[in-house]
Amino acid sequence: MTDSATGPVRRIAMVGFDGIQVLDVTGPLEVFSLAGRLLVERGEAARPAYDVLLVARSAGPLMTSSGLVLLSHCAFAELGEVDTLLVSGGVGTRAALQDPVLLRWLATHAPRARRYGSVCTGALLLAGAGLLEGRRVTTHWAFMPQLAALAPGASIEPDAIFVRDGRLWTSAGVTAGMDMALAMVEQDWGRRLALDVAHQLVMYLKRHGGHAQLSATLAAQSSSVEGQFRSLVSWIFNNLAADLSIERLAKRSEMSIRNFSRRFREETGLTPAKFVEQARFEAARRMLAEGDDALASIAGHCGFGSAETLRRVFVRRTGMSPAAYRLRLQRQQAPVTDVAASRGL
DNA sequence: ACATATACCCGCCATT
DNA sequence: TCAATGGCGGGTATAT
Repeated sequence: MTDSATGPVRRIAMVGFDGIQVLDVTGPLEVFSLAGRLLVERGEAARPAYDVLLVARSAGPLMTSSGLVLLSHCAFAELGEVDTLLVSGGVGTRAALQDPVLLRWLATHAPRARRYGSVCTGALLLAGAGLLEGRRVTTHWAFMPQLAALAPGASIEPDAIFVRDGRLWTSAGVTAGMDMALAMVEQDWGRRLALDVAHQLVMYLKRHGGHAQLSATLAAQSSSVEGQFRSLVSWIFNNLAADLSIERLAKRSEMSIRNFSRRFREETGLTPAKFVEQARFEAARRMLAEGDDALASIAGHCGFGSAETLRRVFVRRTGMSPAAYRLRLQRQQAPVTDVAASRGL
């Protein structure tokens, strides 16, 4: 396959099964098909650059989780060569994980595509097919534990919208699949086209890979926190610069340190210190992205002891320094990159 | 960059 | 007896 501007029509195949989530399928496919049509409209291509199709165990109807029925174009065996193979997610992944035919087919055919990957919980199937060992991946935040269990050797990026690791792409929740598809379009045709597609679909281009599932994670986690810790959690968010040591938090909650730590972890899924670090990191990331405050000032504002500790946390969680992160956000021409690329900095 | 100090976390067991 | 809580110790991670 070539990457020339007059390149071939690329086949994008989405793998489906009963119980798939409609948006996982249609979101990314819309991005590709719209990109293809735009190229034709601009006269840059004679025919749409992408050929999208849905593939399943057999050609025919697939029941989606919402009750809508989608028709798959063909069965696995009938699928010829594809450029990009994506696996969608949905409640049906649980059952699909028990389908040896599907898993075997994925294991042998996915790696043959130039690009392959998953949307949302589709990652569980890639894991089931043994394709994620040793790779950097992501999935819907609520299914990260399951993914970790299915692919113990995989390195899960908890705060990425999508992750690209070589030819393997994985994306977080439903709409993240569209962001990922957009990044693929950008890879194929450049940023101009990706921007146009985003514009047409009224998407915000520039939620790039290593950005922001985290706030959703935290928000979801904290909104599910009931009673006891609810007010503590919101207090934490509003007082990031305060002393948020376990000792203080425990005192504030009128509990012993031991018990506080135990209960907090049970309720929120994170240890107190991790929670605090995540909240502070998230705030710092926002300040970096949206303002031009000095690093030391951001650090102070978010409760990091110094610019140095802020930097440490940033490197640990994103693979890049705060300065590099800001720089990348500010370059308007920055490509839709992923964590892998940024790690190379 | 290294060393030392501190904070955190969690298993274990006593106490309530 | 059981479930929730509190305290201790020490291995590990992080800060300075």
